[in-house]
This record gives sequence, C-alpha cells and structure tokens, in this order.
Amino acid sequence: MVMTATEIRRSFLDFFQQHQHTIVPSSSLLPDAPNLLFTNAGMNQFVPIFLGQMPCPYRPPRAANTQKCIRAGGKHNDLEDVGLDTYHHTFFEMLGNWSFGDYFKREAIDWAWSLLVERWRLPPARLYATYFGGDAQLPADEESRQLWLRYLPADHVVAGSRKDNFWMMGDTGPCGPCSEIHIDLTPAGNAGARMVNAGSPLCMEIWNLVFIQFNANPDGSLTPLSAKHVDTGMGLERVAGIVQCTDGLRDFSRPISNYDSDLFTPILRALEQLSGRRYTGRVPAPGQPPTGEEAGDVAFRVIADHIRCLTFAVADGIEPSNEGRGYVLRRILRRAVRYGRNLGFHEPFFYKLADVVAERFGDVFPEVRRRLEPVRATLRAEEESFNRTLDRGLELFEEVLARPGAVRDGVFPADEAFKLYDTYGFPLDLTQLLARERGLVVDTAGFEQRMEEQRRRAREDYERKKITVLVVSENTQLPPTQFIGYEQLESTAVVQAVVPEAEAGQFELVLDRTPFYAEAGGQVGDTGLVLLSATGQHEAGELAVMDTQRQGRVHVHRVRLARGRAPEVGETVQVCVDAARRADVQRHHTVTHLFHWALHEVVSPEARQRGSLVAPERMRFDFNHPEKLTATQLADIERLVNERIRENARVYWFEVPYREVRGRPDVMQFFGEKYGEVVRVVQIGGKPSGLDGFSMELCGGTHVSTTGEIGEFRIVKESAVAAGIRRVEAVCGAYAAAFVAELQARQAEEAMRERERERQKEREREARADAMRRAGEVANELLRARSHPTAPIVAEVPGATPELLRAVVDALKPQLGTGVVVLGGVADGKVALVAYVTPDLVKAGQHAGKLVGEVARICGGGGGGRPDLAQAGGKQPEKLAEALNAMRRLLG
RNA sequence: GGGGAUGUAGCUCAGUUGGGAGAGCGCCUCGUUCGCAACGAGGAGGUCACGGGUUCGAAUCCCGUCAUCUCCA
Repeated sequence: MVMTATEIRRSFLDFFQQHQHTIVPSSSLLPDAPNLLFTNAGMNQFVPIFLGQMPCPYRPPRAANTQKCIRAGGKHNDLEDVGLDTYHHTFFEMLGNWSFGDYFKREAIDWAWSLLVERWRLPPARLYATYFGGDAQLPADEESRQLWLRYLPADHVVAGSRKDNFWMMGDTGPCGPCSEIHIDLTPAGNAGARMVNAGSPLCMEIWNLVFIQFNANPDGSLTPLSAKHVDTGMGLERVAGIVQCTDGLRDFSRPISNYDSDLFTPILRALEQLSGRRYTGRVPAPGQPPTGEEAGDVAFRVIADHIRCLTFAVADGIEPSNEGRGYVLRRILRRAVRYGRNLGFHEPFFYKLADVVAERFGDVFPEVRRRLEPVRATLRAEEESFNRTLDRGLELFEEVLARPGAVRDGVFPADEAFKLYDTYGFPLDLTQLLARERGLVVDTAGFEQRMEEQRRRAREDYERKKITVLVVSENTQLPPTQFIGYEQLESTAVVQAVVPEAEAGQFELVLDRTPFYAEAGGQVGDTGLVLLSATGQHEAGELAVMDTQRQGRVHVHRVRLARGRAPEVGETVQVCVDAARRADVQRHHTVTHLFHWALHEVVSPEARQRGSLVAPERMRFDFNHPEKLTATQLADIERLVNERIRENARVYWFEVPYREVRGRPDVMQFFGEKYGEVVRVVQIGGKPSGLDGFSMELCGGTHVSTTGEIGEFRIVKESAVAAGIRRVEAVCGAYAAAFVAELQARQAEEAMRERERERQKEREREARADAMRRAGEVANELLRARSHPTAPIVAEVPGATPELLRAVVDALKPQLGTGVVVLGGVADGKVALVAYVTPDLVKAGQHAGKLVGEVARICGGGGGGRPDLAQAGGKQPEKLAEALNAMRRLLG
C-alpha cells in the first residue's frame, strides 16, 4: 500500500506524539512579526520561545506540527519558477519537530532515521546526510558527523559549507549548524555524494535538522547558549511526491513530481474538467521556454499551486490588495489567471477551484472549509478586476499603434511597453503576443533597462531609510524587572542599565523594580517621571518617561532628559507614574472588558477577540465577525455597558493556577496563546476570587476597582479591518462626554453649512434670473443707441459681473447682424470685460481675445479667450472709461 | 517605503498656452407610440476628491493631503 499525503502527515505527528511531543496546530499565514510578509517556516510561531521572551508552555518542552507556509516575495523569490518545474511552490506544508532546551542532536538524528527508514521504509542506500564542515571561524560539527556514521557509510555523510549547513535567524540572535537528509532519486540509485546540494532534482533535500547552540552577537562573534534547541523542517509535498511517484519507494524509474501526489491531483482533475484539456505532466528543459505542448502543462501546475496559496491565505484573512503582503497575493492570483488564458479561460474560473482545496484540506485545516464562501467571493472579484485591467491594456495598446510615429521599423517602443506594465499592470508577455500578431517586436532590452532603473530607485530609497533605523536595546543578561505597579504608582528603584538612543538626550532605562506598566495585552505603556537626587559631586536631574516597553521580562523605560544630568547604573532614583493618565487608561481597559462581555451578549460568543488597544483617550477592539454590526446591535452594546457602569460593580483581580481556568468558556482567553502556570484573572461582579463574575478574562493589565469610575461609554466607530474581522472604537469617562459634545457640534455645524449652501444657491439663482432680465433690457438699449447697423458696440454696463456681460452678449447675438461688441463693468472693486465678434468678422481676421486683452491691460489686468468670445478682468476700475475710449478709437 | 497613473452628473467618460462645466446611458414630466436597447420635446441632477498657492480669472498651472489603480522593494 502506498501512503497517502494524509497518512504521511498523520504518521509524522503520531510518531512525535509517541515521543512526548505536544502536537501544536498550524499558526495563521498572517505572521505576528511585522517584518515578515507571510508565515514562511514551521518555527515562526516558536520564535518568542527561542528568544526567551516567553516561557515554553509544553511539558516536556517538545512540540511537533504541520505548518502552512507561503514563500513568495521578499528574500527567496522564486515565484516565476513555480510551474516550470515539479517542485517549486508558493504554498506548502512544513512538518517539523522542536526541542526547547530539551533533547539535542542525538535524539533528533535517531528519530529522523527511525521515522524515515524504519517506519516509512525509505531505502537507506539512497540516503545522504550533510553536516557543517567548518570554516575559518568555526570548527566542523564533528558531533553530528559521528552520529550519522552510526547509520550511514562514510561516503554518504557529506560536509557542507556555511551557506548550506549553518542556519541563522537574522544577522544576530540564535543560530547554529544544521544537518540535512537528502535522497537519491536517480533510477539506478547511483547519484554519489557529488550530486548532494548540486541543485539537481534527482537528489533532493527532504529534511533539515537545525541545532541551535549559539547566539550571534552584533560584532559577529558567537557565544554558546546554555539552553540548546532543535528546529526541524520537512516539506510534505516533496515527501508525498517521492513516496507516491515511486510506487511506495519501490520503483525509481519514473520522474518524481510533487504535482503527481494526491495533494495536487484532485485540483488538476477539477481543472481538466473545467478546461476540457488533459494534464500530461510534461516539463520544459531547464532554462528553456516551454514548447506548445509543455505550455499547457505549465499552466496546469501554476494554477494548481496558486489556488492552494490563495485559498489558504484568504481563509486566514489576508486579502489581495495593492500594497505589502496583499499585493504579493494579488500578483500570484494574476499569474494564475494569465496562465488560465493558455488553457482557454476568458471568464472567471480560478475561484471555482477553491472548492476542491476546501474539500481536500478541510479536515486538517478547518478554516478553508469554514471560510470557503468569502474566499470564493474575494477570488472572483479579483479575477473580474484583472480581466478589466487586461481589457484596458488592450485598448491602450491599440492607441499606441494608432499614434503616428510611435512604432518605427517594426519595433514596439520600450517606453510604451514599460508604461503599459508599470502604470497599467499589463504584462509584458501579453504586449509581446499582441505585437507578434501584427508582425512587430517589442524592445525588451529597453524594457529591462527601465525595470532595472526602477529597482535601483526603490533600493536606493530603502538603503537611505535603513541607516536611520536605530538599534533599540542590547538586552544583555538583565534580571527580570519586578513590577509593582498594580499596587503603587511611586517608588524608589535602582538603575540596572542605561542605553543611549540615537537622538541626543534620550535613553532606554532599566530598573530593578518599577511601577511603570509596560505595553502588553493592548494596554499602552505608562509615562511619568524619574527623579535623580543631588549626591556628592552630582547635581540633580529629571527624566520624562515617554513610553514603557517590555523585552522578555525586562521593562524598558524610554526616557528623555528634561533637566540636569543623566542617570548612572547602580544609583537609586525616585520614580513616579503619571497617575491621571494611568487612571484614564484603566477606565478604558475595564470598559474594554465590559464591551467584550456585552459583545458576546448582543452579537455572539463566536465573536472572538483578535486584538485590542487600550490608550488613555480611547479603546479599540478587533474581533471575528463576518458582517457589519447593525446600528441596533451597537446601541444595545452601548446600553448594556452603561447599565453595568451605573450599577457600579466591583472589579477584582487575583492569580489562580492556569489548569483551574484552562478552557473554561466563561473565562475569556486567547485560543492558542501560551500562558504560564499561574495566570491573573480580572473579574467584574460576583464575589472576591469567586470566579463567578459576569465578566472574567485572563489579563495582565491594570483596572479601576469599581465600574462606576468609568463614568460613561460611547462607541465612536465600527469598521472592517480585514475580511471577517471587525473593529470597534470607543471612549469613556470625560472623553465620552467630549465625544458627545463634539458630535453634536459637528452635526449642528453640518446642518448650518447645508442651510448656508442652500441659501447661496438660492441667491445665485435669483442673481442669474435678475441678470437675464437686465441683460435683455441692456441689449435693447445698446441696439437703440447704435449709430448704424454694423457699428461696433462699446459700452459700460454699470455694476456688471462677467456673468451679466455674457448674458448681454447672448441677448445681442440674434439681432446684431455683423459687428464687434466690447462691454465692461465694475463689480466687487474689479473690472469685468467681455468681447464678442460675429462669425463673418472672425473669418476676416478679427479676434475677440486680442481686443479684450488690449482693454484689460489698461485696467491693470489681462485676458483672452476664443476668437469669437473672450473675457478678461482688471484691478483698476477707475481706468475703465479710459480703456473703453481707447477701444472706441481702435475700432472706429 | 519609492516611482507612475487616475479622481468631473447616479454610471461610463470628454473637456486642446487658463476665459461660458459638457456628451452618452440612467432618472423625472409631457407627447407620439407601445413586438429590437422605441421616438420627440422639456426638466432635475455638480464642493470638477480635499486643502493651500499663482492669476483680473483655475476643472485646467504649482505645492501638499486623501482615495483608487499599477510597478518596484
């Protein structure tokens, strides 16, 4: 029997569960680390444990999982390779096992061997292991080599370079040698050690074991870690491809393709149905463009890969957009849709494949099944939008062809091709296709040049910005800060560390104990003062605490020197939290709990918290919910919260063992969050420490002691953050009253502006009607005063606006016959002038714009317009008469 | 984060060194007809994205902000 992918996954997790590993669910594809585009490795969710920022919650400290990963954009960008071969993917599952300061190399290697060879029956003769071979700075990882030699002959244990066999999380931080297991996939099983790490698909890495044993310091040196960790990763798609393409590891004569595993075949079958074409698994030669037949198979693979990526990403709430990670998604989707055209699709089709993904993976990843409908809707809308982009590109392409001189010597210019791509998103290969159909070629060299120019600009800017990023803190081995801010707001403390920041007069300050709350659980860090006393030769000093952050269990105070001298390590200082601000923060924190409770009462307990912000002047609360909250729901929540405030319920906080409250649905806790053994409960209502309040949450924040202190609660705004996630912003206390007052003022002002606009419109209407009436009279007068039927009419119309003058001209037109009209008037201290020339005189060379310009110059202005009708203005009303006289002379 | 483009009536858009804010579709009224997306006449509907500046005068030129599209990182 050949193992299915589901069985492989199950077998991996079972194996490590039997070795006392806790099986952890995959974390979201949306990473916590802001500098990461997507979750891209199994270890992402464990990084805080490796960095010592969070205690390891597993007993024994071991874990295993299968992690959803996306690799596209950012560092490793092989998006353009996906589909051209059989093993690159944008989305994949990473199986992994971890040790957090527990077992190390021996167990990791023993278990890897045991699982692969004994359980899965991989032929040992086809396996190779690599280890770090050492370099100028570091000795070889002899320990791993010896461990492998127990299983493999010496010519199957291969030394590797720093690039291949030394792993670093970043430029600094935890790192160590790694050891990889490769498999020989040649038909005869005779690859030899030379093919290892040579980039051949016939000899592939299947499992990477990372042994974290050093910390990389900023100066490049390595210090050994006291707690050593293991981090491993095995790509499920690869293993499934190998197992299933070899008839259960028996027959290596056929080529291996991840797409021939049952992780992809259901998608390919569905795509065959939709397109009416067959997938035949052909692959273009490396570095060669695909031939006609291969092109279809490339499209199949591209689409099958990309639909998995998009379905999982959108299910995790990452939406295609025009920036950041959303933009990477949009590009992947567009790539799929573009390849869809090669299979004859012109209408949206891609979204339909999400059904297969949901069906195939819904058992292991329930979110893709639960979120199928929104995923379909999102993908479909994106496809339609891209089709519009393509249509517009087609039109723009035609416009370029129609422009005389644009195309020369059969070459479509690089500028235009680049503009189509850069500004309108029209892919280059489509431009080439269209050009070819018309016997033209695109200047691709010029296009590349412009692309390079654009990359250079972006990079330059990035480099410039990078210098200004400051290193926040060294975070050397400082003891945990004792937090005393639950009980008191003032204290003395001893300075443990002072780190200057980039800006002069600013420091990061660490104390042995502190009443300053460090930002956590949404509650912002405290601000306040640090006082330095005058001792001996030292003068006094005062520091303003601008913010308090936490690094691991150390509170870091960001301070600015306000007066006197800087602090020194070891001295005792007086510290004092801004009590009024803290009180405002506490009101908003307690009201956040009340809101959370009311949300569950009014909307649904399913509306789980996704994040929050608790600041002195407002609170913000994000939660899962598929649709906009109605006005009624918001009003109900507001009412419930205000009732609880008026009833002045007691607020208690106390510590209990985590196991007592773990999983209790009436005690709010973050699913998947790692809690310590003792947790702090904040309870509103009920008896002290009774766990019987109407609101109970695991929370480390600070709170008011009775709800009455909150005063009043108002919801300010309800909005969407991402698909399926809503955000409510609200205020309480004095800020609520201020908000209500401001709201009323704004409404009143809005109403007044509206009335003012109406009145203004009415005035204008009347003025216009009035002008039209007057215009007729003025026109008749002017005609009567005309000395002969073709005489020019030059006159001042007292108090005339430009609009009235135009109306007079309009009234004159039908009865004018032939002639020239120049009218002037003064309104609002400015001169208005209008000139009109009948069509016959325009043909004879008269120009209204020039006439009116002459007059305007005398009046201290300028003007112009069309030959038949022009207008002008000036700033010197007293010169109008003179100007009109000049005009009479000119025309007479 | 950097570059390019767009923003004008409910919708799709035009607006040419800066000088009457327009078309088509849709809507309302009246009429002719009612078997194609019927026709004729009349009408309502605009903060020309927002805020500054230049100018006698800005949808138009300059600067800034926002939103949408798009490429790069």
